[in-house]
Amino acid sequence: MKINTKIRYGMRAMIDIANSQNPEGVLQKDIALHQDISLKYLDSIIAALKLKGLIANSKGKGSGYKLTRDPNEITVWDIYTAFEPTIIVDCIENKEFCNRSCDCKSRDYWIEFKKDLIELLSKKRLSQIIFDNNHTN
Amino acid sequence: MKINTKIRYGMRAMIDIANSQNPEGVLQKDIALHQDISLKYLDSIIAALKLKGLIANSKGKGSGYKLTRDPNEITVWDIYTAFEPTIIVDCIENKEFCNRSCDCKSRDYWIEFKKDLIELLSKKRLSQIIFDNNHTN
DNA sequence: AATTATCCTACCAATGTTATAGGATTTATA
DNA sequence: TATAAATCCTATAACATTGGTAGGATAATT
Repeated sequence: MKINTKIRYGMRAMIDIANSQNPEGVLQKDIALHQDISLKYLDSIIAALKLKGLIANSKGKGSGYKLTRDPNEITVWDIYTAFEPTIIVDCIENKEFCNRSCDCKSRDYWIEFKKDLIELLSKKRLSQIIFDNNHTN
Repeated sequence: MKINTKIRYGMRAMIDIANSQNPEGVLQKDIALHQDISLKYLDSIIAALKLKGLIANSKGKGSGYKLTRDPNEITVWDIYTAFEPTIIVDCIENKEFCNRSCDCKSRDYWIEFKKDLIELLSKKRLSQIIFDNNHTN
């Protein structure tokens, strides 16, 4: 299991946008600058977050990104699924994948595990991540 | 995030061994047969479980595999780490990976997430997986 | 019209996944 | 003591995923 670069960068982009004081939003190139991510690579990150409907902007010159909802209404699972639609356990995903799936204790476990993991990711909100201060106390 | 084939096969091999009534243990080739996994590929699965100390056998002809501990003392995390030593979030693994790590809310979150996930995998025991009967009630 | 900034498509090197193949080694037993 | 059973060990390889780069098209502001 690995949390990949897109998801981690996506999280940082979301935090960056959420933290912005500017009512006009944040420019992609400024996120790239703040977060030290290549503008071109950030292209695909932003596109995914936008497609998922977590952020929005207007087009053309001067278009800053803003969150579409309150940070309290955005979970880590929301951000995660902007990049990966699900948590992958091949034998769960397609029933035909394995012909013993109708009676497989292992598969039963993975189904339960996946549910628990999604719950774990869903309970944490962007607002909590932003306001947690672990370093000053 | 993905649960890969080795981990899934490893789990099934462990269940197979745990379920065996034979006091001599289970032959690798029989696990391959029961679980429909190629004998050769199973080689590497068994090797990893053995290296981790979860199963043991004697050498040569007639050497069946047995668990080294009670199924109640074996967690999913034990099995998981036979194949992957950790859950990977690159920016956590090496501190030098990212020079903003000393003040990164995102990184703070992933550290917490990883801890929670290991806890989730650690609380489930092989005995529970074997004895859960989800299909008959 | 020029500029800013995103949007879109294609490409690519490195790595990880999922195996297969061939033979060496070890030990029980006939 | 052969011989067969069974694992142990090393190499190879096709394929998919990851983590980007590159170039230009498009849209809106000034």
